Amino acid sequence: MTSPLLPQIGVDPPERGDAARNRRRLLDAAALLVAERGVDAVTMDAVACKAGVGKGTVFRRFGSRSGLMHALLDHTERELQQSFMFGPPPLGPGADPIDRLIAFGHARIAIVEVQGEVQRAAENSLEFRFAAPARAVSVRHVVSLLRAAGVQGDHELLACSLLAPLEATLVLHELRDLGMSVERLGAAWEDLIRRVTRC
Amino acid sequence: MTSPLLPQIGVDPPERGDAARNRRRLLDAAALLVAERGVDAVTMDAVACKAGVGKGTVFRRFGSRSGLMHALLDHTERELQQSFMFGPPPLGPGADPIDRLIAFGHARIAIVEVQGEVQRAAENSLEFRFAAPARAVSVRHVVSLLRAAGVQGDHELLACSLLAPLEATLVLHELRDLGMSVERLGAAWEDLIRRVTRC
DNA sequence: CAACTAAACGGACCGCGGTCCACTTATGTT
DNA sequence: AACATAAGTGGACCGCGGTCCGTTTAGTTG
Repeated sequence: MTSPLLPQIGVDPPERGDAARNRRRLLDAAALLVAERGVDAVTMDAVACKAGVGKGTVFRRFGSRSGLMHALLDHTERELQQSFMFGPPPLGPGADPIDRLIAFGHARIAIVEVQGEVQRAAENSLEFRFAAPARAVSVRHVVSLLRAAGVQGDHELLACSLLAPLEATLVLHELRDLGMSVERLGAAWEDLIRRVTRC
Repeated sequence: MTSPLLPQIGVDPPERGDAARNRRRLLDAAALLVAERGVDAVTMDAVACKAGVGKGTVFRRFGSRSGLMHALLDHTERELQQSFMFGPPPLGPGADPIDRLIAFGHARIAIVEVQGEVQRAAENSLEFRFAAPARAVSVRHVVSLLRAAGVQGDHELLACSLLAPLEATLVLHELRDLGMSVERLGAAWEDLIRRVTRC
């Protein structure tokens, strides 16, 4: 016995070498396609072809197109999580919870401005729109900030309601179709938070 | 000259007799399919076949699957509009604007409970999710109620942000996946409105 | 090194949304 | 009644997301 063989609950065995290699190839190919031809050009066939693998492999790795998009966003998402969990104020711990909430919204809006198209593509599927682990983290974060700010009430649902106007699809619509500026969206977010947390 | 031939801006000529007949057939067929086999069974082919017309006709009439779903919701949507524009309080004019806002949210949530699946299918397309006339009416309504309630700030964006948590896809998720009750959602909505309109 | 097995692979296949265009028909005019 | 034409029609066709399953291969065991 070389290892203690503890149950390792929740930790599944690492994927095989070729699988990991193909995952990288696929992510690179997808990112390249987004960069040079836009998100609409990221079809599963195109990605598979560009990565030099079969279509089935793409689905085996990512489950669906939304899953692939989600994986593409994973890096940014983790960065944001790091920032609001361990980074400097006002996003990270140490600042007033209300200021942290405001900073959180600003950060999200800024990300939409850069990666909105991919985020929208990722939101197209139900399981990744609400059931994604990343979303759960955001909800918990907002809940804890609301609590820390002394807000009374149904924190869980209030958090969902506050997160809703930050959805990429809506923000993108406000930016592109309605011609609103990032500053205006940020100001409206701050106003919303101040109203909700007031008293 | 039998008619004054005024420009009639914004009023396009009525559709031909056979076209109107087929529109009805298609809507009936779609509604029937929803009722007996669920919204997923409402494929464009199935609807066309059940209505006894070609597939092209369905797209000519409704533009897309989302458009068809939207048309299916049109009746309910108009009813709601009538209610909050001309109906009795608290939804209609006469009541306190804050109470009207609260009633509006309750009404929307109740509709999701009944027609949520179809609404979700209708929300899948961009042009019908935000650019739909029905949505514009809702936004204007909320804006005017906010104004009437004496709320200061960016009414347009605040209205969008308040409407966001009422989106069918999210409400459906909260009801079905998270197991929340309609009452809880209604209470959270009321709480949100009171917070936002306070001071 | 040979044998074995679970994992990964790939591409044919399917169904659906959406487009296109040659053909048909309703409707108003002379 | 014959005509003109704009509107409507239908179904072949396309591309994409997603599934399936026979084949290949990486990693392990003796």
